[in-house]
Amino acid sequence: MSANPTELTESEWAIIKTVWAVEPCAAPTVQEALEKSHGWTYSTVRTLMDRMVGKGLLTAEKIRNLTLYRSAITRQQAQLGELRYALRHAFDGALKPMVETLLSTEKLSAAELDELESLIQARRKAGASRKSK
Amino acid sequence: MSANPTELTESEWAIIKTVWAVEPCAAPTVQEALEKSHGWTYSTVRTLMDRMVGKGLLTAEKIRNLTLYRSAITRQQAQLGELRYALRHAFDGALKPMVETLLSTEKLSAAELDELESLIQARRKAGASRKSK
DNA sequence: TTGCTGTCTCTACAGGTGTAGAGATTAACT
DNA sequence: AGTTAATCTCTACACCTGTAGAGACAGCAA
Repeated sequence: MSANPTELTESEWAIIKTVWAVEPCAAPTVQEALEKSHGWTYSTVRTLMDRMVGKGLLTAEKIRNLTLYRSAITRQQAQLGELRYALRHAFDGALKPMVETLLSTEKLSAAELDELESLIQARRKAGASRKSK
Repeated sequence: MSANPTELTESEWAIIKTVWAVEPCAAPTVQEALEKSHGWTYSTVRTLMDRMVGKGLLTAEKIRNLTLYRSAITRQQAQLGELRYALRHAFDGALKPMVETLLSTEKLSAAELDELESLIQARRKAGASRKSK
């Protein structure tokens, strides 16, 4: 039940990001953190969080009067889920067009391009050892 | 009213891909095309398509007894919408980590890495004339 | 005219998502 | 104990999404 790449809704992203930042944490903490940016009431946040527990995105541990929440998936897993969704549906799984689109629409500095290039370089080396999974 | 990047649901992707392939087209055509892979009835496809018209993803033109559908957004727009969603939410807008994740999780041949690299090269040239820094 | 056949319209429903109020419970303060 | 503050539980509701049946209508064949 580990690697189960999911896509998150916008609201879920907001919440799990907060949780990652301060976990373990209580619902009021999260609510306070998101009040400014989202204007959510306690009830809203709480409902969202409990539903996320049901989905296996968060875990909840009840300690007396307090419910402590923790993330149940890593940021990497969540990121991957989102990427895979885009890759599968929008690009039919073809990575090149995806990167192509990325490069052609986002404005990138020369430095960033350098970074990306060295990422590829590194990858090339890593891949040379083959059969890694 | 042009660039309005949206994210599509899985069903919407299936449908608009079919439409792109054969537009202009009628609902039964789309239904037949997707029957095998999705097992959708005419009603289902039709409802989905009409809702997509409401969302501005498709256009419908009624000719006598037939409704002709056309895509209202290009594949590029749709792809971009999906990418932007992932980029914004999963990567906080940071492109590098996104590409990093992509490179580290997808298995890529040397040839593909070459291709990606030349994409970057091309990009570098194209961007050189701009406010690149 | 009477049916088929293809296409359409209408209506419905269950499950998911965003949003939240009202009231109960627990803890803490005086 | 009485009051206040913090936290929780329950319930609700509207809109979106996937899914589809039932019946209406148009066009052509016998």
